[in-house]
Amino acid sequence: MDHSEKKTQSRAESLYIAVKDMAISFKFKPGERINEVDLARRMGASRTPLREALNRLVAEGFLVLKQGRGFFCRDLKPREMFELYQFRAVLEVAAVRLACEQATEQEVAELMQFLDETGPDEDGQTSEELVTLDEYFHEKIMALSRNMEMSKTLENVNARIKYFRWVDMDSKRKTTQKEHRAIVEALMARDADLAAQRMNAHIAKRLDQITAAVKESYSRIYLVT
Amino acid sequence: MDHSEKKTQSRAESLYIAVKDMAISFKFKPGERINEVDLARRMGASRTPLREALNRLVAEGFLVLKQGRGFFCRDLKPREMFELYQFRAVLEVAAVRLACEQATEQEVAELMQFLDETGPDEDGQTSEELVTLDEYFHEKIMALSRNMEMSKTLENVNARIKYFRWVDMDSKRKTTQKEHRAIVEALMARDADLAAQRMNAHIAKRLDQITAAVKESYSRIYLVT
DNA sequence: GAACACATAACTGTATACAATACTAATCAT
DNA sequence: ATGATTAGTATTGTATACAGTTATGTGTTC
Repeated sequence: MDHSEKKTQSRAESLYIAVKDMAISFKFKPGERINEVDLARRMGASRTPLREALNRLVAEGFLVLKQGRGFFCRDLKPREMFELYQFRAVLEVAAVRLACEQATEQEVAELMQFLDETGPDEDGQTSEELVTLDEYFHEKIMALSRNMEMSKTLENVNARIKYFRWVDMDSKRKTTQKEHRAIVEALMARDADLAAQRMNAHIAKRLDQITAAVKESYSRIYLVT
Repeated sequence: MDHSEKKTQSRAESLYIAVKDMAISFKFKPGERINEVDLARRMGASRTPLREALNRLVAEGFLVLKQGRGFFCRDLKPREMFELYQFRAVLEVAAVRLACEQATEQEVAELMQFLDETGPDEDGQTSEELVTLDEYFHEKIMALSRNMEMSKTLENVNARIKYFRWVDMDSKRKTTQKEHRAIVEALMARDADLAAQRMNAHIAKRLDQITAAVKESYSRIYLVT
């Protein structure tokens, strides 16, 4: 019973995935120019499919294309990160409101169960793993809103602030979990206003720490391991 | 004193603009396959820059890329249009809330003046022109929110539902204008809740007419002029 | 007449070659 | 030294060629 359609993805597609990953984790430094021949050789492909992948990443905001000068990594500016964070809050607040109308009892129960299983007890996890867990929760909420378009956009926004979210994730585990719980409880009660308010507080809490977090991100990026 | 930097845009860039325009106005039929050699010849370019433009349009949701089968026009399904419309409402409601905090007195005054100048008197305009005017108003509001990321996304969402918005724009001019006015008045009073509520009502009004409007869009698309 | 198989044509995906532009560095003038 | 100028190099942007896949049409069988 194997429905895994292997699809034999094209070179351009796998390049897209790989390079996107590099962009997310700032393997390219902010503002850095990307040498096509170099990167193509390292990825074991030709420039044509690579450039197609790079173009997609430009459209998604991971890279910038400057006329005649090639592709560059996006900047890491506090202002942009602030806007993305604000955007994220807007999307998630809207999502949890819609989820209050759309989600089935079972789905909400499953979400609560997920929180139980990943409780605050086991905190031997890396910052990366915590972000992944956190992202999973938020994307699950978004899925309950039944709006694919908003889902896709949130996924993109999250990817663009992912690196940056690593920073302040340590040590916040227990609070996060508690807040997630409170959100799902409001969701269970179908109290859209309460859920929205809690979600907003949960995300907006960090808005004013952004400048500091961006600075810390820089050190992570330029620190040679 | 001519600061117009002509930038001599690349072939890929101009192709992107031209093909995007075609996609917005459904010059490609929903689900239709796009023949690269054909289109490249018609646009007077080679396939390489064309494919780069097409890849960007895939990332932006105007086209779909199917493995080994090429590029296709996006579908025009009621469900997707509904989601985009819902998304638009979310973005604009958030924008008007932020605008209440961020906009200067002068900016709000200018917006009101814009409404005065394009008043309900001159209704000898085409449906297209009305949509453009309507879009301008809404994008102006978004600009006042001071969030470029949300702005860009709204622009994308608007472009994808633009064709579809033509449909019910006729004859609604006076109501639209009145509602826009009411929104700006709430904005002037810095009443975020009222502004948000009015904006939401203004957009959500049409959510239930979408299936009908999509049907009408089909007839527009397939009607040979 | 319908369904299948096969051959042919058309088209996509990728590599490579070339032209135009931007960058680098060395030279010269101040 | 410092700044401008220019020759040379590296790199991007585009065209073209080719390989592999998908679509098409014909013929054959039932």
